Amino acid sequence: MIDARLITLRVFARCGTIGATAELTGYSPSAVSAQLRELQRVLGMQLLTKDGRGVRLTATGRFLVAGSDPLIAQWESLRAAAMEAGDQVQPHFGLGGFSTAAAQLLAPLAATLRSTRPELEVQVLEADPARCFDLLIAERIDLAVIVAMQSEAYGEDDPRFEQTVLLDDPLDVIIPADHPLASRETATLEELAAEPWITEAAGSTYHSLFTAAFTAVGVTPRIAHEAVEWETQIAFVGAGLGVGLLPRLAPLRGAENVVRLRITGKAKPARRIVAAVRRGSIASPLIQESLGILQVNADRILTARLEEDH
Amino acid sequence: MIDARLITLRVFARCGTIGATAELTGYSPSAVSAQLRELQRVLGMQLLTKDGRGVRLTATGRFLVAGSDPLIAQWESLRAAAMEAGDQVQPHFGLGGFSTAAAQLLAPLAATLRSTRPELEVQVLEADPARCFDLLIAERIDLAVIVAMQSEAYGEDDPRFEQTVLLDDPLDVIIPADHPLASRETATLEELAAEPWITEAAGSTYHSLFTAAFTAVGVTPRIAHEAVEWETQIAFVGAGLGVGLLPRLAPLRGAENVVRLRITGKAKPARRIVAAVRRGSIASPLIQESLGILQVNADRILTARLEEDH
DNA sequence: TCGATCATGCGTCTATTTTGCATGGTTATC
DNA sequence: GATAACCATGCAAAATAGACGCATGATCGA
Repeated sequence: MIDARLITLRVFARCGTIGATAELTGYSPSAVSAQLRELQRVLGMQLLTKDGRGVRLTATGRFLVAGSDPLIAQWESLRAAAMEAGDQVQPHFGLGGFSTAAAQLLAPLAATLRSTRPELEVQVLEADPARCFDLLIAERIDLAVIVAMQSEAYGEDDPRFEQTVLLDDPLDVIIPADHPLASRETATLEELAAEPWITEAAGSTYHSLFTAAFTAVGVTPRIAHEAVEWETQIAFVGAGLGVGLLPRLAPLRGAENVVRLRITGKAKPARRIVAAVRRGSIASPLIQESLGILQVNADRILTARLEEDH
Repeated sequence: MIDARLITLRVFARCGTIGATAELTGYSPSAVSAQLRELQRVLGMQLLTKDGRGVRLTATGRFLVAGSDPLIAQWESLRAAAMEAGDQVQPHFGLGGFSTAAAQLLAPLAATLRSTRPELEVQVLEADPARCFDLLIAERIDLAVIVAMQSEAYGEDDPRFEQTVLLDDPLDVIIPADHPLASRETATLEELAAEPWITEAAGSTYHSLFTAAFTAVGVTPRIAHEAVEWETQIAFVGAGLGVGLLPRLAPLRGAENVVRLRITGKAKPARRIVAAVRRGSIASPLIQESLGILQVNADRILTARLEEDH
């Protein structure tokens, strides 16, 4: 019930350009431009100012955006409380998540919701963590399952969101089948430090996982190749180009010539998978139910993993 | 920046009927009906239920309306802070007030604002106190100058508003020029208890002032006639039909055969004139400036009154 | 200097919203 | 107990607001 134009302004505060705001909100750039102009008109405030070939927020604009955080949270909280008190049914529910998280956790969630609440229109958007937060702000989605990350844009305790840990997904190492260590079941990062590593491009979503894993043990890996998708990385490893890190949740799918080893040693690298919602909305019955389903699935994964290790 | 449909719902919660809501908001009844239906659809909540020939709020609806009070206040507060921080100019400003208050305080305020802020579009609505509160909720006006009252609908410390005392306007008594007491300058209510009184209809806006004045001294007046406008009441008194109470701010305008006496005695009946704004908006520079102007005018009235009494 | 990027204005179109009237159901009045 | 008044709502038409696409102008990097 917060005016859509204020939401648009908040998205703009995130992206910085009209074009990106349009892409994220689903409007056209001229629509965003018109909305923000209209917003300034009705409020009687100058929120934007020209800056080079773009525009940027004025001090007033930044003030308004920052101050609107608790407003959004309070509305979400009110809505959640009303939903809970009145036992009402939400008409639409947007989910967001990235690759493996989406496949392993989000898809089952959507399927469950679809069967338990047939009248609910569930929409799933695959997007990387940073974009998931953007989509939450833009109110395109209501719940995101993402890899915890400390990006420059969103901290772990951002006042706009509430996050719940679902599970820690350990990173394995994958090596070519003809590698000397291929017969082993475990390896340490130190043992593999000298190998040619295959990772994502620096600055990409999961690259920080890679660096964090190695800084924890104090060695500097040699990055030989870059891949975007896990599938590509696996193929590279299969071709003998090097070794790589692969989250346990990412399946090998019987890839040729690739062996997966558990990582042992003092540092056990892992990625933390969390669910994020807009602050205040966590009390919503639909969110609560979803978090419950996610947690059940996460626990199931952990249990299966324990049995497997045993 | 709160969705207009939520504002409409809040107004409905006040009025209870679609028609009254339409009148107050300026929409047509079918528009209000459609808005509320749409609101229920997007929220996925049932807010209204049929009740006889009308509709009434469900428990969820009441919950939502009550919970939206702080939301509105917080938005107003944010807007006020942004206006103050950014030194921005509001495009529109709505004022409300009733009869003498409007004439003596609101008109000068509007005139002053018109000259100091030419680009500001000032709109003045004459309305009785209860309606002024309604208009504040409906966001048709931003500031109201009213007679303090404890109606069944709005208490003095309603969480939706903030009120500031401007001045206490004493009630005088007006009697026919040929009345035995006409040569006096003051009178007590006890002396006049037996007179035939002219007042407003029971239940009307200022009738409670009348009854409060007499209950304070413990006598029961005899109500002979009823008038709606002060002008009418004065004419009745001039015609010798009885005596009446008249606020000091209401001018006699050289009415024929009518004498005005100060009331003395243990109880000095008065009406308290206050300015009311939506909670949170009081920090707005425009509101602050307006309150200042109102206070200056009120003090000027009080000073002139002191000199006159001297 | 050229090309790329970005915001914005304008004309057009679409979608939403409002209106006015008619209808159905409910209460009050005589 | 019949009639009138009242209230909400559905429907079609009208008005309004909003979005889109394209073109323009401005700016930055190569």
